[in-house]
Amino acid sequence: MDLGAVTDQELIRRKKLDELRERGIDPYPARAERTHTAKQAKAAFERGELGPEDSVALVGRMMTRRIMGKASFAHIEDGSGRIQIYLRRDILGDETYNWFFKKMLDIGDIIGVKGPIFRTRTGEITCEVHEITLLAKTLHPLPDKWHGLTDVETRYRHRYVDLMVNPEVREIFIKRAKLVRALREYLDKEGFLEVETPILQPIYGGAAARPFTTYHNELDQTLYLRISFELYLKRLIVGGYERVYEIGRDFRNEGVSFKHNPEFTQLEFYEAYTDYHGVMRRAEELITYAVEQVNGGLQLTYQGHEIDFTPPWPRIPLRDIIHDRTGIDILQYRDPDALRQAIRKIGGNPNPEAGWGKLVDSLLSSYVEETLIQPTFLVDYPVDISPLAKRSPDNPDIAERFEGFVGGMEICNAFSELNDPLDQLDRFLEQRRALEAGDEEAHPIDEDFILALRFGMPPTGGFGMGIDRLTMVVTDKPSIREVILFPHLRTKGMPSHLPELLALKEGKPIPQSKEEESAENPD
RNA sequence: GGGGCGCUAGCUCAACUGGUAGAGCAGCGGACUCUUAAUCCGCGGGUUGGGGGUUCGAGUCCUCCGCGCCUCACCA
Repeated sequence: MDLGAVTDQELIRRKKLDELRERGIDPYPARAERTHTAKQAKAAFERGELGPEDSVALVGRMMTRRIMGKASFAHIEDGSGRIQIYLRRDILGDETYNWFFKKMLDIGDIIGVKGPIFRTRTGEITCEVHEITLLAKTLHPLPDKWHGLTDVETRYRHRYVDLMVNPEVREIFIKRAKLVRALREYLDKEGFLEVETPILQPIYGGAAARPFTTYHNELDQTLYLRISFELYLKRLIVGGYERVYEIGRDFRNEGVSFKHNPEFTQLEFYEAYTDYHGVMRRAEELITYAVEQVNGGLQLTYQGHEIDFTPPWPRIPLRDIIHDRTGIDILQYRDPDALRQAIRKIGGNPNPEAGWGKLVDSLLSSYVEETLIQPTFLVDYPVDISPLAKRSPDNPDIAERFEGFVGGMEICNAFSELNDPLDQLDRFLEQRRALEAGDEEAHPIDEDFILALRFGMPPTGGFGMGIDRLTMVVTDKPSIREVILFPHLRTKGMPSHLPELLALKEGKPIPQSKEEESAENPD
């Protein structure tokens, strides 16, 4: 669907602009008068604070209109909601009512009205309009007042229209903001310092992902968009802050899916003098606090599943859950080829390049992840896919790491942070070998990070969580794109409507739309 | 990247095995002073995502391309 095309309806509205200006009316004035929001006006009236002699000034977008000859009703909508307005010719006069309101205004126009509040016979609180002004003229018609806008592609590409006509979509992002605020509240209350670390990084790291690459002209330097905050936040722990967190954007140059967007919002916190068990307890507290604040309780429905966030959440060793779901005991197959053989035996198709840890991880994502509906921690991960996590004292091949799952999705990842600089060096060297062997998601060596560890980092627990995914759960949305205001979509091949727009500007007939590459996206 | 599904008026959707592209809302003209998916009468509006092909005839069949959704692969 192509919302950008210019139509005959728009030309009609375009002509109204000229007519308004000819009569000395500015269709885009700079100022508006307002005494109440729609919600405030209704509340004040219900409290009896507004009598028939009191006038309010309201603003908003006209969403519906019912003209019945010499009287009309309409709804205007502002950021607080809708309110009905009532217009009469014998109050407004012939020119204002018949010409201005009925002929010049359209659904979608942003207007201001003044007048007293009353209740109609059917009980709706309504503003009786004594003055009406145009605040911004709409050229493009609004989508269907009843069905709204449903085409997902159009909704994401032109989110403003989606927000305008689909109030439940506005609600999603209000909830998202509440969620982020609650996470901050919890961490601030617990003495965590909110910090900001570089998005443009000369060396990326902290996650297994391919980065976006960019370039600084003046410095003649290649830079990467961060794939995590981890290595910078741990430097701050070395520096002496004991509790730090950051909420911000990560960028991973990977495929997109219902749970992956190329840029996504991450929360990471690091806490000195705790380990992954301590982080698990804190994760429970943090997430339950946030869910409670947004949702008003710890039970919610996600895609038909009743989910209960009441702690404590089960802690299940990764080895056990994989054994339970697949019959494979990963510790019985320490050799990658042996594990591959076992995976084939249960009908899987293992990656021939993958090492032991990656095979274990693919078992997790293929057979376990989608079954973890209730909040669950899986603990103790392979060291070779956890290059920044501390080894278990009981088993040097296992890292003190956990991931949290809910609604069949991984939402967080945490570990006892590796603070042994020489072990860290080994892990980086191992990553470099993988990188050189063609693993595009392996880390480069960050020598300055090693230097930081050489100065000594206290025992530390670290945590990372995808805020988009948690938002999906609390808003009951099946796709990450529903909880990102402007999700990434391909723009190549989108048509340009400049010729039509120029005709519209001149008030001339609209030429036929032709497929043309957008000028901003040569390629 | 593979496979499947989709793209029809500004919006929401119809159109059987190929046979004149329709409806509701929105818009335009008219009636109507408490309506709320207002109602009633009338009218305009389409390169059926784009190109090519088969056919007397294509929204419908074939093919290439674009975009999206789902799915598999990939992916901390």
